[in-house]
Amino acid sequence: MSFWLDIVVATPAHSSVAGPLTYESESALSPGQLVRVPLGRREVLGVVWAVRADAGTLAQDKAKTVRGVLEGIAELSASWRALIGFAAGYYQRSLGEVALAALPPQLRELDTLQLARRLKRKSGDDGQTGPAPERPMLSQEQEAALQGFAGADKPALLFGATGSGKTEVYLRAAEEVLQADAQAQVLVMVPEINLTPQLQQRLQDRFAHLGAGRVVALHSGLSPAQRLKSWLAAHSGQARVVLGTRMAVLASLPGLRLIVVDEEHDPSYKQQEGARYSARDLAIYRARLESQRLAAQAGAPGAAGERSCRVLLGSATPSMESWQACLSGRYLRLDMRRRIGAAAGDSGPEVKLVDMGQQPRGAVLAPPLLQAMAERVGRGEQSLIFLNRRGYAPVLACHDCGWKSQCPHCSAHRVFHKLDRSLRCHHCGYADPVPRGCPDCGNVDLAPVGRGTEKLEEHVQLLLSDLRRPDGSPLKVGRIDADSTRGKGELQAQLDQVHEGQVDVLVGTQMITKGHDFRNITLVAAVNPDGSLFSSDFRAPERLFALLMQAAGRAGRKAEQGSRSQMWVQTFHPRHPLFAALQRGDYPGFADTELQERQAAGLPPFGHIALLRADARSQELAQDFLRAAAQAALEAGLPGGERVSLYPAVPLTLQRVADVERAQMLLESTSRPALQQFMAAWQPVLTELRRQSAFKPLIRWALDVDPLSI
DNA sequence: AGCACGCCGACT
DNA sequence: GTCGGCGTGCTC
Repeated sequence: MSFWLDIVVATPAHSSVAGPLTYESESALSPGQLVRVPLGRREVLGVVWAVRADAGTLAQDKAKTVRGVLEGIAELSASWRALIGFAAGYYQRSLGEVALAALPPQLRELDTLQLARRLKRKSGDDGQTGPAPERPMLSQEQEAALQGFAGADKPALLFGATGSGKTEVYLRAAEEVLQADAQAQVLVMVPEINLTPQLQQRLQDRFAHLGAGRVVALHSGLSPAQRLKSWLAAHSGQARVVLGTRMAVLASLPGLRLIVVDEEHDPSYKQQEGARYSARDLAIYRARLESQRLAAQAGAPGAAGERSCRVLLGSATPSMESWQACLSGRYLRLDMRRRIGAAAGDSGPEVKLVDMGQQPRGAVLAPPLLQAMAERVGRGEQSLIFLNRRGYAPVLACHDCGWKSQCPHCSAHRVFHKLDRSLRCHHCGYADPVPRGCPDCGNVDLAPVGRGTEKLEEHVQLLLSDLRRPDGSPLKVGRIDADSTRGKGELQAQLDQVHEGQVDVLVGTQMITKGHDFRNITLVAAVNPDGSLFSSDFRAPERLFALLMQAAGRAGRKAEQGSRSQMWVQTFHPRHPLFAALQRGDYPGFADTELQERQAAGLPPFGHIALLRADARSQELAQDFLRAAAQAALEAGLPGGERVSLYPAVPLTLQRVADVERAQMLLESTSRPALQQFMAAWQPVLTELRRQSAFKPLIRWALDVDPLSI
């Protein structure tokens, strides 16, 4: 007796073998089991997707036999498979790609024997529980938010200012869920790994009483062995709390009852290659799936309606998508506007706009700002200067002949790094020493144009060099960016220096605006944020607002300092509505204006968009492919096509990276289902088109559903 | 995506 | 004569 199975394996994104493959098995297996199967000349990991009656259209003798089962790992649940199926369909990727990407990489390498050995080495769960942890008192706002969340039956958005205590609300919500049900699991997502150490510690402390190994981390920074261990703990239900980055949304969590998405507006939740999913959006979908399953389990509808999976999004500057969902009533909004311990009416740092048109020409830092910084130094307080551009100068130029430090492989300039006297491309990494003279005309006077954090650091050092700290020692300027923190642990070491008060003025990129809680900083300045004011990227204003808000949040988190902290913004457009809203601390006002513009332009969250992207050695070929794709869609009369607009093929803003020419075509529709239907039908047409000899040299193509920028 | 096979140039 | 360059094609 043999059985036929549909098994999902890591098939490539665009090929004729995108779906599950049919295998034969000696024993009865069930959906969700992990197996090892032959594929070509290799043996690969697969997930049993369905049991079938026969080999179907496949000639029986072509089916190969399942080589082994990964014993000791429970089946992946139906709702996990449903989630993977949805993600693959929605983001237009193969099932295999999404399913296998959701499993720890080591699972692919280990054979059944090695895995059995690994599983035997069970982690040290002694089953011991401890006393309940100590918890801080809740503010009135926190209390109200928790009550609101408990009473709602839809996703909630915690709209909370920096320092208002969002984390404590997450912790309490998690506590409640974990207490109510001994099998319950909570997933807490954060945008980046460098934010996790503090939060992980807090989670561990709070849930230490549940026993060892109950809180695990899941992100790409873990070693393969650690990642496997965390994943298995989550899958077995042993881990009750999983703290992770976007990849964690696809982890197997059989007891999932709560998903927290911290800083839900953060762009890192959108995967930028491979399966380009949004972890925030999948979290919403996943919670709905789990709730449906729980409701079905409970039997009669309404009988045990208490059992569901909830989502709690949190942000001080929510995404337009989530904000609009609150306005339309799809999500519940929970407001926490006040910093913990702050007096009524204290809305955080005072925002000061500096009109750079009124300052001395060419001034990097406006005199009043310098004056304010000097005062802080005198009082022993710290300042933070934010500039989103690392290196010394973004361009090196020859004023005689017009030569510029163009990257030979990208349509971008190479950045001048003075510390190691190099020219470096921030896109492809191409670097070499600064030439002695102009490569074109020999002029030895090459001039840096514009400024980055290195130059700003030098500049601040020079301008404030006469200043002394209260104890008479000289002033110290620090710099934190991707260059100064290359080595492991360097970021933490530098942050520690700031915390210990060894640095008076800290210069840095957006790295320093995220999460770190600097107690003694009472002044934050954004030196040159104008760039994104008139950007062609429709999400640029939203991002700038979030970035400046976040930066402002670094100032005076200590409540008693909040009232005398300042956020300085240097701009040539002081009357821009974005800055006015920032000054009022008025996110809702900003969002209203922004949403009106989006609606008028048919952009998300009102219209739905996707991109067809193509990479080739020549821009012409990339665009030709896109145009042929549009033409083929038109000729085939694809379903949904009448409700989808296709825009002309255009080069990306950054047209060439590492000698690869990039082009894209925008798809837009007022109907999400129509857009979905259209793309699904287009997929095989595109695969076919790619096989034509004219498009053989194409490097790759991909669909990006719900892209962050266009 | 891997991983073959396959058909042309410089080495022991 | 072979080692190896990466073009082409297949994977139940």
